[in-house]
Amino acid sequence: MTPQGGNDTESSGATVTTLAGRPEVLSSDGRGATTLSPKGQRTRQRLLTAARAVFERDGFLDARVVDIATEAGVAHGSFYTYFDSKTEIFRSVVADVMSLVWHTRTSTDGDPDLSPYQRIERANRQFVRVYRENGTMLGLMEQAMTFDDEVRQLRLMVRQRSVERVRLNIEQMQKEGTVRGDLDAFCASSALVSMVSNFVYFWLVMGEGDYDDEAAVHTLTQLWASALGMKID
Amino acid sequence: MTPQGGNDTESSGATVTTLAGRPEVLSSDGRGATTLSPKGQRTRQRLLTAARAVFERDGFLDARVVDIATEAGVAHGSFYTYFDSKTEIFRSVVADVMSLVWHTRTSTDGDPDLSPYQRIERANRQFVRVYRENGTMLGLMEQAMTFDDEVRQLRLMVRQRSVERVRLNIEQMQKEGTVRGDLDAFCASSALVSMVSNFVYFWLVMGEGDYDDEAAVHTLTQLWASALGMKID
DNA sequence: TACTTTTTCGACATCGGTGTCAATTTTGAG
DNA sequence: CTCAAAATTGACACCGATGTCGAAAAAGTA
Repeated sequence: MTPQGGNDTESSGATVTTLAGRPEVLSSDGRGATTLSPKGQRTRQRLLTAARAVFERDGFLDARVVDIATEAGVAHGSFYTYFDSKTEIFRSVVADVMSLVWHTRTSTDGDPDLSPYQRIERANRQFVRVYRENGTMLGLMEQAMTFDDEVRQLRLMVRQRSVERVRLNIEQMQKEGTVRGDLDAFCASSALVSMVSNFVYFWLVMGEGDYDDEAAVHTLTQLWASALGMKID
Repeated sequence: MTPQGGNDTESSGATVTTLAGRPEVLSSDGRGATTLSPKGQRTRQRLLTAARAVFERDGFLDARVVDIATEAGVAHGSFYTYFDSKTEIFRSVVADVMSLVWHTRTSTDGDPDLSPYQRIERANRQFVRVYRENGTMLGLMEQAMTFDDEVRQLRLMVRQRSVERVRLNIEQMQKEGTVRGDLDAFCASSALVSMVSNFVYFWLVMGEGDYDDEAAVHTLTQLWASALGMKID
């Protein structure tokens, strides 16, 4: 709902976070300037809810506008009063999920006095939790990214944010001597973000492996910390 | 062309490799029992070549049977003499690419007396090279995996092989004491395979970052080795 | 050459999802 | 209550890709 376009789906051990908003990429309040009465708002919301259900059930490609409308209890013609196309409503749904995820992420972002290792662990745990709850939609985002330019932009932005955050963190630790200095921080942060996000994707969306949440988080965190040459608590 | 269905697209530092074939998943020689004269063979091959070009140019979804036929210089009706659908020819193309990749991978697989670190480095280097040459098709495979069951099965099998190989290698190193014993070898191997393959995917297919090949390989290898607590040469 | 088999062709029918629109109903303000 | 704006409806036209099919051409065989 918020104009805030991105989130921090990717895991990260970083703490230095700029919550400063980015330019609005996705708006969930469609229909350019048309007024939209209370009733209209409700109908629009019903369509969004229905759309998410249909997308999660059928996937983006097999989802039909007709099904979304039916699921929302309106004639399929009404759909076009609120959205221009299937793609548009999909982007809105994604934006809403992202906004939720982002909120979840940042709401617990205040970094207490945890050790670097613990911060990474917490970030990974949170990532797994969010993926458990929104895995289907996040998976759909991966799907849509491969053929929809706008979704791809969003996806890349989300990833970029995560990588950036991790990078800053790594660089800071390098200054502190907590992490080896001879390491391309940017490349390394990309790789580590890939490690976590893609592992969880195959695990929770593609059904590879059958781990206990805590065990997986633990292993991921260990690998992450070791890779950076950090001391493990 | 070989019935060998999979490959080892994913990176791996493992050496213990079973080349034993898996049950045939994809066959590139379509058309059930129909004979197929020399001329037919040629036309079929032309269609395959054209298909790869069109897929790489337009992506799987936007590619049209008509375009493939035109590109191959045949009437679009002729297409159906050799393939049942766009999906079927796509699977054939993927199978061919995979077979090529697999061949490349295994042909240089004889492990000389390289150190564990060097073996990992070489595997990563090879992975990057192969991805540079076949990135578009490998990216398309990622795309198709998200909505085609058969492609997904193939993709998962490919990944599974890589993970398996890495896992065996990790376990062996754990016995030798080269790698920390307190580590879920399966989980870790999945994560490391994700690290490399997803990083390279974002790098070479999605255009994230702008690395020098050797630099990227070096960083990846360092992270990999460090993550496992290996000594670095 | 005569005949069969295989290949090629391209017009055509089909099909299902998309998006439009004019008519109708509902809402809400005066 | 009255009227204008907003919302709803569902039939309909559109579109483009898919897949079919009968006929014609080419290749193979004797």
